[in-house]
Formats: sequence, C-alpha cells, structure tokens
Amino acid sequence: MNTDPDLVRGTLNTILLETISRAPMYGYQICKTVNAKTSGYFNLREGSLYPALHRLEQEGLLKAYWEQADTGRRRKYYQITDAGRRVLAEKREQWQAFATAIQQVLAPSALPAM
Amino acid sequence: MNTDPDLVRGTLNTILLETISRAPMYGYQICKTVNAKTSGYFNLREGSLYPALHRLEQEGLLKAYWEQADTGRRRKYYQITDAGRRVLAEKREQWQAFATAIQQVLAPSALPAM
DNA sequence: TGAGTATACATCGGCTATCTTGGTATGTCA
DNA sequence: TGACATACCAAGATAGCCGATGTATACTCA
Repeated sequence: MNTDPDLVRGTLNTILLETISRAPMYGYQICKTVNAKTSGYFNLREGSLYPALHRLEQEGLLKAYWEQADTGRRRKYYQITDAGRRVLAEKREQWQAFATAIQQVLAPSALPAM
Repeated sequence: MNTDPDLVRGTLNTILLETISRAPMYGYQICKTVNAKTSGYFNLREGSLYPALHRLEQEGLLKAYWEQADTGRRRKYYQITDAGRRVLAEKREQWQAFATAIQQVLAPSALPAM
C-alpha cells in the first residue's frame, strides 16, 4: 500500500524528534532507520528529510554537530534539545488526541449525531 | 489543545466519505456532526468543507442533489457513490496502516534499528 | 418592526510542509 | 575505471487547509 503524502504531513517532525530523542543521529541514518522501523511503509527521502532537519534546528529543537566517521566521511549529527523534548511531548499528546478523534469518526458504532 | 491543520490534511476526505456513507447529509449538517462527533477536537469550517465536497463530487465519489427542507431552506445533500465506498474502504485501510506505522515509531519499546 | 442570531451555500488568497528533481562529493569493491 | 552506497544539500512545484468575506433566508425576541 502506498503512503499518502498528506498523511505524513504533520507527523514528520514528530517522527524525527522521536527518532533523534533516543540517540543523536545523522541524516542518512535517520532516513534508513525510519524507513526500516516502519517496515518500508514510510518512504522518507532526503529531499524531505534535510529541509525538515534544518527547520527543526532553526527552531532550536535540534542541535547539530559534525563528526568524522571511521570511514573518513563527515557526518552531521543531530541531537535533541530540551526545548525539543518539550515539543516532542506535546506532539505525542497531539497525535494521541488526533488519532482518538479519527477513531471516533471511523468507529462503526458511531451514532448519527443530530 | 489545538488541532494541527497538517494532521487534518489527508484525513478530511476520509472523514467526509465516512460521515456521508452512513446517510446522505448536507454541508452545514456535516460540519456540525463532525465537530460534535469529535467532541470539538476538529474545528471543521465551511472554508475547508465546501471545497472538499466539491472535489469529492468531481471525482465521482459523492453525488449531490438539492432538497427543500420543511423550514423552507434549500439544502444540498451529498450521497456516497459506489466508487466512493470503494475509496473509503481503501482509505480506512490506509489510515490503519499509517497509524500502525506511527505507533511503531512512537512506541517506547522500539529498538534503535541499525 | 427591527436587530440579532442561526442556518445554508460559496469563493478566494495566503500559507506552508512535503515531493520531485537535480546536484556535489567521498569511500568501497570488483 | 566504473558502479554503487554513503552523505550532504537546494530549489521549484504542488496541493490542500484556514481565515476572511460574501450572499441570502428563516427564526426569535423585544
């Protein structure tokens, strides 16, 4: 099944903050991790990822630092900030509320209001 | 808590199809019903609703007809089509898959992949 | 009878996050 | 040397929701 891009919208930041909150990660790794973790359901691309990371960094929710890998390549690691954790907590709640609301609509038992 | 417009995006069509699938409804009624059904969590406005209804009608997922209410006012009722029911079924599945994927990311037990 | 509110339809511009496409550069392996 | 994975990034296009605004009718209550 295809992922509807419009479903992804609004959750990407949450996904990124959540993923990075576990351990500092670099872009390419985040891409692979998220896609793997959702069994390929998400098809997160770099064209979506990097702008999002930059946005979150600019908002002070992430902090970036460069590191040299054993392979010799430079990697830009992203680390969550305290502000990031606060926002993440909010976004988690927001998601739960949203999912609940949707379920309320999709529930077969829902009575026709009015 | 505020509803993130970006979360609504991509689910509005599903919500509308689902709501209308139970019984033909007119715009104003849909607005009130959805908002009531989600305990005010959604704040569906006419500026979002009517364009969406028109879009769905143009795609052949809804069919509209006018009716005169007892009150004397004209109401434009929307009815789901067979194509609409098929798409709704898809969208329900899509939503479940999506919600599952998100849960997989948000699950505290998720192991750091890679 | 007049004002205010609820009902009922609709359009339009602005916003913005995501997608697609394209680009640069390095390391590995055959 | 060529192919591929790794690793970063930019830019333009897209498309859908939101807020504001407009029109018109019916009801309520002073």
